[in-house]
Amino acid sequence: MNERDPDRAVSHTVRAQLALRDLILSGRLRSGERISELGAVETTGVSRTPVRMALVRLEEEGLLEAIPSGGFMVKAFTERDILDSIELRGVLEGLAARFASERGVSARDLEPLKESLAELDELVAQDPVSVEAFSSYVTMNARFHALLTELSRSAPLIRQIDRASALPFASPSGFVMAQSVLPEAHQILIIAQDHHRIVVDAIENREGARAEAVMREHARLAARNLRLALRNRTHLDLLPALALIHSPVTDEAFSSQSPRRT
Amino acid sequence: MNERDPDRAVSHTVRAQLALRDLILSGRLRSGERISELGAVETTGVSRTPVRMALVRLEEEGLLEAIPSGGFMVKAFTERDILDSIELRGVLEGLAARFASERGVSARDLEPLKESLAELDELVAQDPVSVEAFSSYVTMNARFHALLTELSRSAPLIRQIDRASALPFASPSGFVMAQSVLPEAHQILIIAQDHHRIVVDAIENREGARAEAVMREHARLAARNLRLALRNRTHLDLLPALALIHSPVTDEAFSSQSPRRT
DNA sequence: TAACGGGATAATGTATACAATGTGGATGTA
DNA sequence: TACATCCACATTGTATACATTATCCCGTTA
Repeated sequence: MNERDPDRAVSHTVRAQLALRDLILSGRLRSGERISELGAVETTGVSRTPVRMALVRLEEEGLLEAIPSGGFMVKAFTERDILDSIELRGVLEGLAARFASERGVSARDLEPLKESLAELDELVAQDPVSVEAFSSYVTMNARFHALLTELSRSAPLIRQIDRASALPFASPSGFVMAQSVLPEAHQILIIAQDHHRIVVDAIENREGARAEAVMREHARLAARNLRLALRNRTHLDLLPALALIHSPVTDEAFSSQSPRRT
Repeated sequence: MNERDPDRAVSHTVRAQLALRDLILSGRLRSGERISELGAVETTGVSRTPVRMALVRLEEEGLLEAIPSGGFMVKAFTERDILDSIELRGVLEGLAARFASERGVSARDLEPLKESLAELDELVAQDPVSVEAFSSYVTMNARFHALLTELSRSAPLIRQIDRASALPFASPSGFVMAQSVLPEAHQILIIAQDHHRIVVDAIENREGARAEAVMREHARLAARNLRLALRNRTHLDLLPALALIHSPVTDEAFSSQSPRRT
């Protein structure tokens, strides 16, 4: 009856999970800080039971860490952690591409991926890529990666890739917006799109090793650009999840505890 | 005060999780079957709250699947799922070995791994390997793999490997006991131990590609032996987790291509 | 002054009552 | 007889009260 209320659409648990995730990624809950259940009850507006459920899920998601004596704290990541997570995702996507190649993909199953590729082509063709174009690139790129993953037809692998991509900075589109402000933005898109084209071609020709290798390199391109974006610190506000980075966002912060950017 | 009671040592949540996992892996809860919370309350002896916590954790662990309308059911796996999970684990361990090689491991940090290797050597040297030896092989092999994983010094990767190994049939020692009854048992151990030796050597010499490749092959050896053990169906009781396999296992499951989904 | 201990306080872990929703069966009608 | 609808029941989602444990502060003592 009253489905116009958007809050009624999802369970309290999910609402709490979304609200807490937002709080964490926005940096309003700092790394290492203990999350009080009662505090979360106040901010989310639901009772302790769904809050606890959400906390458990966020722990599995990787954003929280269980405290031995009980409760949870916001997890801290190093820059190295983030780069490793990206490479890890690349390795898994490489495996997916190899599975797809080795096991074979019918022309009909490959069709959606090719369509996605063509869509991306149109976007990349723009010479000064507009900001709106970058925004829709995020969506289309995510779609391409999702389709590619599914072509592996391996439920365990798909599951693992989803879990690895759950961390916002490890997702295939995690840093695209940050790249958009780089002077090399267009070149990066051209190269990334070439990777996309190569992996489709490799799958079509059942070249497993090639498909795997190019997906790995594709992820390393993302890692490279992240480093670039971190150095040009002009638009770090495009990287919301950066609040989770514990130590050296800057070149050398090994001795300091926490970068106190509020 | 009364710490003699072993049940007091762990929380009700953990107790419920262990009990339910046991029920699932032993096959007393069949694949696809919905898990009733109240039923679980009766079998575990704790109340609904810790039971629900345990269910959520078992879902994240991969043994349960959420039902859209609410609640959980026991997940079903195909033989292909299991083989893929093993290969996936091998790919991740391969990445760990490559990281260790590329990033370098000090002689002191490599020492525990070499000790573990020597321990395994002693065991493998026995010509008729006793059943007890196989049993301790399980422990020592797990230790070797854990040490190797840690040498990657990558928290995200270690976490992901742990999660991938959580499924009992994907763990490095998941099928060792099943192999023990095979006529080729000793040969398998010799080959596996050679893999162990090679990966240590490769890490020491910073040969990343070699280290990665051998760990992948190491996992494929496990997959091969699983197929072998499934064929010699004499001692399938050594594979408790087999109850989770949804489709073939039993009847001529070994036609090369994938068993059609139900 | 520093360190140890005890107690108060606040947090998490657990149980259970209540609310809401989905499911199944039975009954009526076409 | 088949199908649809409605009601009753069972099950899950949520809130809250209670139990237990950790933590922190303060006082005492060496």
